[in-house]
Amino acid sequence: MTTVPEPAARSPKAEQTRRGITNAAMVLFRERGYDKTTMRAIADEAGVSLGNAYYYFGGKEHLIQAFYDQVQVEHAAAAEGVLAGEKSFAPRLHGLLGAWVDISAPYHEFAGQFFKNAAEPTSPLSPFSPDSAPAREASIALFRRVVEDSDLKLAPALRRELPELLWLLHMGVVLFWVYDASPGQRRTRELVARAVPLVDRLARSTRLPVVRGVVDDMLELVGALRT
Amino acid sequence: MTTVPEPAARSPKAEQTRRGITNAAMVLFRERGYDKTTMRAIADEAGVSLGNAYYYFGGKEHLIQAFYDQVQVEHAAAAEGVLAGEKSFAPRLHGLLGAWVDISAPYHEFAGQFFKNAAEPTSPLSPFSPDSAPAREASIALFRRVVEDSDLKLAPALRRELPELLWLLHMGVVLFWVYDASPGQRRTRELVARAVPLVDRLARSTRLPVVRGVVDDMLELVGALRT
DNA sequence: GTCTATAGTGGGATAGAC
DNA sequence: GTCTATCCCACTATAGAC
Repeated sequence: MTTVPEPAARSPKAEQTRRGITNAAMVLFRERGYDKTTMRAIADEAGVSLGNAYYYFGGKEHLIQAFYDQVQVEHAAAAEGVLAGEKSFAPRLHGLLGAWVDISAPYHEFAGQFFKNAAEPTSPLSPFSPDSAPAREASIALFRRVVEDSDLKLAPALRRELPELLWLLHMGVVLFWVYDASPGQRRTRELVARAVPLVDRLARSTRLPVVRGVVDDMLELVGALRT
Repeated sequence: MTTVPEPAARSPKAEQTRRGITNAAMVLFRERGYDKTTMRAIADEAGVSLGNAYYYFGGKEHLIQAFYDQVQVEHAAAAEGVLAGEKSFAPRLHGLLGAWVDISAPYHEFAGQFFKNAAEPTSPLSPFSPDSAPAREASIALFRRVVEDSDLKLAPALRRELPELLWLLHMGVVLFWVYDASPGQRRTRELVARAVPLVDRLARSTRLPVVRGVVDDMLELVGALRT
């Protein structure tokens, strides 16, 4: 759910115009939803011509980037607070996943409207797309910090893969969140609250011989699929 | 990826018109892909007016139903062959999941184009939507047969939930498949080939105390989320 | 390089006559 | 149930002002 920022604008004036357009888009998206916000209305709200809006943004969906960027920046900031004091793995993971749900809550209603754009495999907005690589790496880095500075003792092979696996878990939570119609996304919070101890338990039991076989299989699986 | 058929038409004439439109849509979707097929072209190909096409189908995405129905019927038929002779759990599961990949292979390229419509939470095409309930149940029933007539010995609680969990696994495979750009969906087949023994191993190890704790947590999780 | 104004195309969706 | 006519809007094109 995160992507690359647009290339830096040349002049400060251009930067201001660009900001005006993204701001207008964010306001209108929240006011009327994605589908009912027209490019004309965005241009009007920003006080620029329609053509100018298209000069800065290739299309309507490019404006979704602004939302992604905002969420990602807030998530990274929130991560600081969470990861600074806590050393136990479970609370660290719960803090990071929960922070995302908190941050994204205001956008839940209209996020579903443009989720389909990100879902299209060929879309640059897909979290798996090359365009999203930098933001994806940044997000994975947060999960790497969750693992590395925690009290978890793991086999090196698993320790290497775990951050990416946790990011995949995060994507799963996002998917669930999009479909979650419960008030305040209660069910997503419950999912997080229950999934974290489960992951913690699984991760800690990897030293047992029985479990280790399963874990090795899983690592082989993800390794094979990455090729 | 499956949904409910449209309500039965009244007259035979209407039924014929409807068929003509769905046929035209299927032909053009495969020829040019979903996005490049216009409703006008579909109406032309079917020999009806644009307005008439909309009289029968609420929108372009409603025509995707025809594709879903086709795949589901083929999958159910293929399941017969797979489940008839085999009694071991792993080959049964592998057979069912593999059959879906085989059947869907011809549609892979253009399936990605309209996947986004199914991904939208409010869409009736979503596999989790109420509209999809009958087809979803039919699909889960296939996985129930995979479990019930197999050699698996399981705790009753798990045995009750496993079919739905396997259907979720199936949805995961579908999701992976949509994003899989490898030739012949090689990676999806590899995912299936490696995930099945893993699931088999996990299911069979549920008698061990360590694993049982994890399984109980998982069952509690899905139970809590269903509410 | 930044921006406006205007005109136009294409295609999804609808209204209303028959 | 079927058509024709129309609307709406994303998006493009262009010509030119600063």
